[in-house]
Amino acid sequence: MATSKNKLTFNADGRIWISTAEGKLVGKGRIELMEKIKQFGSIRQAALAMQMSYRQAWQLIDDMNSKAQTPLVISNRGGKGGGSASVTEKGEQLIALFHSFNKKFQKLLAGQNENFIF
Amino acid sequence: MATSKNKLTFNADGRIWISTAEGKLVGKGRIELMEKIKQFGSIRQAALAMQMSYRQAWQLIDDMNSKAQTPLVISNRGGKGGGSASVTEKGEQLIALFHSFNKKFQKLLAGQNENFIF
DNA sequence: TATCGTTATTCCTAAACAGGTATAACGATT
DNA sequence: AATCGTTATACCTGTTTAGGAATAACGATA
Repeated sequence: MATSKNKLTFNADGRIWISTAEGKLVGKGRIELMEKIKQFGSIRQAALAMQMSYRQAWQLIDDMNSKAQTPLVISNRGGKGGGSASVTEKGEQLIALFHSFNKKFQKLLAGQNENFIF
Repeated sequence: MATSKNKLTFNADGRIWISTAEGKLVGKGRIELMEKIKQFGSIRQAALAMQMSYRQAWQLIDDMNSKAQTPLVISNRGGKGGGSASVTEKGEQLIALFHSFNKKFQKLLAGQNENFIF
């Protein structure tokens, strides 16, 4: 077909997130951060893995937790290992919800690009 | 049903745009700007209608035109009325494409929110 | 009670951004 | 050649943002 040879100069793009009444709650980055926290049990290690400063990671979590009515990540300081962090059940639900949402969105983007032939 | 009484505390949100290899080309704001230019035939009047400075409007258009391989908005200075601006055929196509894309996206958002009951 | 690695928080600075103001350039019309 | 409203562009400055550095707080463990 002729159109398939055309170069795709434009493409559909976008970003999605989940909000509360107080604004953005979680997007791609924060979801990934939560997943790393789940993996490592540590905010610092999660930040390190994402090449992000501990300070920034902590701010993101603090913001998330204050916007959600329920803590999404909980943490303790002191004790064995110096401290720890983990993702709550609500946090896990949010992760799953975001992935489901995002999957649909990615499909929309891919499908839309088929129309972008000029 | 019981779930319908639940308060929706989280909601799906996002932004979409059309990109070129050089990055974001047009989103909601630039599309609206093009539509105002089409309506008024003037960058200044379009900016005014959007409560945006002429300077910003001009910069957005300049950026758009330089990223797209074809001008999307053309303008002339001097002459009757002091000058004028109009949207090209390619610009019109882009407007239509964005609206089509956006319509699907809004449907996705609305549908997704039905899942947001905790 | 000393150690350890982490959590929690403050402070400071450099870079990026936003946006107003001013002014030159322009060409049809008179 | 004077006028007009617009396009085009440069400059300047206050604000916001980004992110490093430093340090206190903590509690299990040895």
